[in-house]
Amino acid sequence: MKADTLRGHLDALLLAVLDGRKLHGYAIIEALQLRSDGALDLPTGTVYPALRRLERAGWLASEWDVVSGRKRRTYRLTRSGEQALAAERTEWREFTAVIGGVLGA
Amino acid sequence: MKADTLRGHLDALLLAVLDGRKLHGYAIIEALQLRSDGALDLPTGTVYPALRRLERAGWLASEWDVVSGRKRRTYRLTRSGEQALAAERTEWREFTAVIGGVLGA
DNA sequence: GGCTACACATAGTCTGGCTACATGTAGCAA
DNA sequence: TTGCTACATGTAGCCAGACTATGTGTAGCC
Repeated sequence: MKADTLRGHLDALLLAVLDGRKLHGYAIIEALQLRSDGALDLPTGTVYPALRRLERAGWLASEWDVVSGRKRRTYRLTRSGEQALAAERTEWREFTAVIGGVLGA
Repeated sequence: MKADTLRGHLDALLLAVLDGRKLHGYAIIEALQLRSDGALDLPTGTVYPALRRLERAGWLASEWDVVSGRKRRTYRLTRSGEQALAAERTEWREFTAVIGGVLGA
């Protein structure tokens, strides 16, 4: 996939992958790979700052836990994060309708 | 529509709107507004440089003409522009499948 | 002892659409 | 004749945001 196409959709992806479950950063990257059949291979330098940003925005909450000696910061959606996800999904539908409408014509 | 979502899709829009017809810059902006029901209102500072860039890439060709005293630079797709458009459409389908797959799950 | 996978983090870069501005014609209204 | 709006093209500079490169450290295998 071409670079930059992701612009503006990263938040939606991160929120979506945390919908209904708690994951830590590394697992989020793996989950996105899995769900996209390998198409999405986000670098850590993209994901970790984004997660911090979403937490600052109040859409995610995190807590540290230790699994077999390794520290993990586990993220989950907050209530307003769920609302944000719903909004992102709506925006995604609108976006694809608009662009797809122009491209498909 | 949120800013930056357009990133990486502008070329596809411009190529698509010129598919099968010749238009000048201003008319391209209007055509995109029309086709998107007003959702796409691209500033001239976005469109004109992009058109020049696509022409440098060999995907568009332009010529000046004068209509009622006003100069217009009219663009049309080149052969390789048509191929580029086809490639952009394929990429768009892949892109929406990937992101939509993650969001929809 | 070295390698790979796991796990987090940040500083700095770079792309590319956007803002703001500049220039000019045509036509209408006050 | 002055001003306004629509038409029409263009550039310089900004800035958001994803990416590159780099750093740190643990666990476990060979």
